[in-house]
Amino acid sequence: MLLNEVGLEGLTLRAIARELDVKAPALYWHFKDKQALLDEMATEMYRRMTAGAALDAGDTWRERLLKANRGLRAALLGYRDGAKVFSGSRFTGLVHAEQMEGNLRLLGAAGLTLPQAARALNTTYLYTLGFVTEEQGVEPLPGERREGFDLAERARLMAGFPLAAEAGKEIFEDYDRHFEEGLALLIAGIAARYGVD
Amino acid sequence: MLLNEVGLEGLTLRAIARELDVKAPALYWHFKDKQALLDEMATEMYRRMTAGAALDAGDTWRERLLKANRGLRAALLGYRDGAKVFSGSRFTGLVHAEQMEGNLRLLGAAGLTLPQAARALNTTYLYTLGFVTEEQGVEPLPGERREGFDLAERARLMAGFPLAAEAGKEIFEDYDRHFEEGLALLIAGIAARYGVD
DNA sequence: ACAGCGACTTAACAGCGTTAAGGAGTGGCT
DNA sequence: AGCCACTCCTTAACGCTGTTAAGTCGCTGT
Repeated sequence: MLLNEVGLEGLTLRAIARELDVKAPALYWHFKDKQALLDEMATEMYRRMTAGAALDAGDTWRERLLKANRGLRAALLGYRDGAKVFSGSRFTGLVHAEQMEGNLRLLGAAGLTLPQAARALNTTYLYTLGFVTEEQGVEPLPGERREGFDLAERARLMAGFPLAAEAGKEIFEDYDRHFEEGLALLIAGIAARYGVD
Repeated sequence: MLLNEVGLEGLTLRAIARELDVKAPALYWHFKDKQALLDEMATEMYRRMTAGAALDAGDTWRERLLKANRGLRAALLGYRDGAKVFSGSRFTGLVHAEQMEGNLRLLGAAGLTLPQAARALNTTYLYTLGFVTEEQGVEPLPGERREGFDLAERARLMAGFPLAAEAGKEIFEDYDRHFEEGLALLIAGIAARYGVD
């Protein structure tokens, strides 16, 4: 996809049009403006994400929250600036309503009230979005690090703040593990506060 | 502040320069490029936030996490697009290292290991940032709602998905309460998973 | 008196999202 | 057959953006 080559900043209407063998103003026949195009792009990303992994109705609520948020993160990481595209756009249509309905039903069957289920889903969703946004600020695509981001130099500058310096590796490295840990915290909190499991 | 009048999108170099009674290229004497200027602006926002509320060394770890994240949210809500400015920028200097050091020390004294304390702080931070980003997507400034966002219409469209429709009010209304609830979930998870108080 | 430097100006550039006006092709109606 | 209507696209242009180049003014130190 073009987004992965040029990033959100380079994703201009003229570049998109060139990709489609068309001139830029032709896009306005199909979309009201650029934001509408980005909304559609985010929706399509979401569609591919849910199509990739059908959900198991036999999941426990823990499994479902883990799967949904791991899947979301993986999908976002699949595109450069994926998280920014997502959080800057609103889905068109009802694609996401279907998955949400299923998740709410499953969490409800597990003993959560509807407000609790909604809060659990929304809170994990916002955490994941925030996490990947920061992650992609440092690693636009998995493996390639953004320039000017040197962990050793950061530690040297922070010599006067030893704990904060040491904490750097807990924040700017090993994103996979740290994402899991944060998600586990949230799930533990849901279990404890809502008395499920 | 100019940001509150025009939003991030309208925050052009020419507008900033006009505010300072100067022409746009003069800004390049003080900043390498626009991003450097935004970095400085985010740092200044952070400075004002921490200056506003000095932290109490006698806090429990729960109080500290609550205060820090409530304060962050309040600060972000104080500026239109505050969350986007924050998550798109990196702090200059060591302003934020000092507060981080204090928070890590307090959480350590409460019984958390350094990696646990770092994870607890970072996870709540990312949640708050994600939360306010979405919140400001719907309510740019407290009280004023973005156009085209009608909760009743959303419910009508989602008639086929009753749970998801009903969950709308758990997601798009009463942000204060829902922020608190999500934060409480995280704190409960930290207590449960890390075995503190 | 004059050089040097900091802080600014004017002028210009390529590129952006977007609008206006019009043209080529297709299908159906009379 | 002729013509209208419609879809989808083009070319041209607009005002705006971040940014660079080159030149100008006034202060400071020698």
